[in-house]
Amino acid sequence: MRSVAERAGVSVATVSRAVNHLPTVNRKTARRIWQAISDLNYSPNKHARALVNGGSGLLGLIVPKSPDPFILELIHSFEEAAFGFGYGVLISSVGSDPEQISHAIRRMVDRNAEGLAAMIFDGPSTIMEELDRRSIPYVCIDREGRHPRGCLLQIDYFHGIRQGVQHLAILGHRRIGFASNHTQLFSTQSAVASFTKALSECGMDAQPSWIVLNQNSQKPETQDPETQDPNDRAIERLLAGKFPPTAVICSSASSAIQVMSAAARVEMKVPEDLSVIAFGDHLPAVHLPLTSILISPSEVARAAVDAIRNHGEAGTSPSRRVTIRPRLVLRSSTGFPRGSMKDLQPHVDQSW
Amino acid sequence: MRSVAERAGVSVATVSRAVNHLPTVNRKTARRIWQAISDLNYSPNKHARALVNGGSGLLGLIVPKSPDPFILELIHSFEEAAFGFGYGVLISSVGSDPEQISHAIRRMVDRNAEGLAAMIFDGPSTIMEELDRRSIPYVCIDREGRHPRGCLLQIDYFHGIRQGVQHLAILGHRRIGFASNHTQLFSTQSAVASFTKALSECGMDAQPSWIVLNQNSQKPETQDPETQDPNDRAIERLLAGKFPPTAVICSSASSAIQVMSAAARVEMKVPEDLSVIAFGDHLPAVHLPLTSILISPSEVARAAVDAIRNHGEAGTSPSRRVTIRPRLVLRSSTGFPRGSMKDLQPHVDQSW
DNA sequence: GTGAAAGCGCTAACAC
DNA sequence: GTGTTAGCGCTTTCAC
Repeated sequence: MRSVAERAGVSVATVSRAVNHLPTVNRKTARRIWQAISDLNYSPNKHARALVNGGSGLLGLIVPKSPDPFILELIHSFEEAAFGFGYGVLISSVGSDPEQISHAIRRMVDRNAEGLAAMIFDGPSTIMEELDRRSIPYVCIDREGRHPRGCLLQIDYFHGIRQGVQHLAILGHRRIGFASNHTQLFSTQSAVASFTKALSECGMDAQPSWIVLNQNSQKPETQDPETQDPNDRAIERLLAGKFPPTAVICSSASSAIQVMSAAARVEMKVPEDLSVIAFGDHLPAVHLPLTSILISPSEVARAAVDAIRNHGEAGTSPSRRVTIRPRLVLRSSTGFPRGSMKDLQPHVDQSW
Repeated sequence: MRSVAERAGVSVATVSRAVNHLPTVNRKTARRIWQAISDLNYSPNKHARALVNGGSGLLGLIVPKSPDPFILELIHSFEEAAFGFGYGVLISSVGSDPEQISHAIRRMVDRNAEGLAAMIFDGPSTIMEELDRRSIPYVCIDREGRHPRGCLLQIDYFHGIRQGVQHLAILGHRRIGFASNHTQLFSTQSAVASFTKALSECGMDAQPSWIVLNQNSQKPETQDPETQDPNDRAIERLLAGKFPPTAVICSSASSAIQVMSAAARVEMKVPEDLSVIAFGDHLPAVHLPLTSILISPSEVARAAVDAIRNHGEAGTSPSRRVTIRPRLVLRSSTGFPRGSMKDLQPHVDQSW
């Protein structure tokens, strides 16, 4: 910086003003300074800057250690949004061990992150307390409770599930089931509650035997695909039973895959014999192609960055909760139930 | 820090020494200081530290903006390895636009990253020059050339492809094809060359008509699954021809999916009528389940972090190239060709 | 073994 | 409109 000052024949203070675009700099001087800057390929030292005016220009992003492409897109969108406001992104991916999460938070706080986004769906509730203790704006996803310094991003599961149920109802389905193999991407109880509520809205009752929940929830990465999962058997029994559902809503893409392979084993075709909707959109869903209820990663990412930015801003009193609405994307795993309007085909969304 | 010093009844200099574990600190004094530190929940300001001794404790990680779960695992492993050495990770995900990449690099250099890992497979070659210009240790993946400051991580495609070819040869396949739909995950020419070489090692000749390369390479995220891809038609024609291959090696999981759906359309069963091997391991591969040639993301990540760390170390003259060997993981998309040893089944690797 | 003081690169308050 | 100066939190000589 000093060399820039010398080269432009001014003092470092003026250089600082020019760099920060303060209006109190003479046009000609400014031009000389910028010339010197580019000549010397100078760029200001962020650390010195951070030291003097507090902020580091860094945002922390904590994501679950999970093979879900949703996370990948979230990372990308977050970084993009953060960069748009001049922030850098410090990343950390964690398992569900509370201590690990706590460490990750501490590392980011230690690096003077100006905000933290904890995009972990299934982590322990202690995160929030941890975050509240530190004085740093933060945003959490898919959590309950009231929190002084944080903003909550809530997924409107009901909205999403309802879209799925209504789509099926309109197609003519009256026997709709629900399957979940793990609680990874959202709390299963919330989804089930939404499911029964949406069902009753459409004048249907949830049949308990059509709701297949896996108790021994396993993470996909530790799940051996060759092993016969007990959940698989349960689904197979349900479909092979004498009064099977004609459609199933699944809590995740991997759950949907389970259902579809169970269907294949009992000689049911999708969507002719069984319509399947997945909540969430892992890569396989695009290829299968699976009708899904999606949470937009970029929407989540932008909301997160916005929430962090709004936190500190004087004058604004931002709502401490932001609701994200999943949307239904029609692909070709849903159709009319057997026997009704065979020749009609539902509209398939080509825009995705 | 000053308050810690006061509380411990020493000067800031001594606190600094204690924090940095310098041996010239009295045991008792040190204990008092650490006590004060934990009482006050003090942690040193990284920026001040970075300001005075140059290093920032930050590593930059640049990844392609791509929905590939490989990248996700790479990010996780990189962060883990970096954290193991006390580094924080600055992330940026970029498209293939050279300018965007150049910006990302600049941002990280501006933040005083102590090293940079550019984990982009298909980016422009200008990255290397860009990186060479800045004086910062870096590591690039899957690239050619000699570079003063950088380390190259090379994927041994030949090793991987050879394993696939040999596996097929041992099963009894003599008519082996190759398909690629895009060059995203590795340079197609290198793969094709490896393919023909491995084939001739096994005493087979590469039949040009069995090598299907898509010229109009499209990124998966922009590819509409409903559209009939010209590549799809080419594969279909190949399989429906009078002299089809009995096995196909695909340059990516998505290419393998193309091949498998083409096979389904011409009523060929996998693996009975057609064995399929994918290079790379997108999520679908685990579910299908697809025999694949894998690059271990954690191996790549660790190699990258090691390369960066070794760069500066005095006394060591680290090799400027590290070779990563893909390994073959057997799942159930490969089998004996029709008519030979029908009743035998290949061993399927359950350990994955 | 410990303290005082200089200085890392920058910004902001204050003079001119 | 621009220069001077103090100080952000830390490390590191150099005395003691």
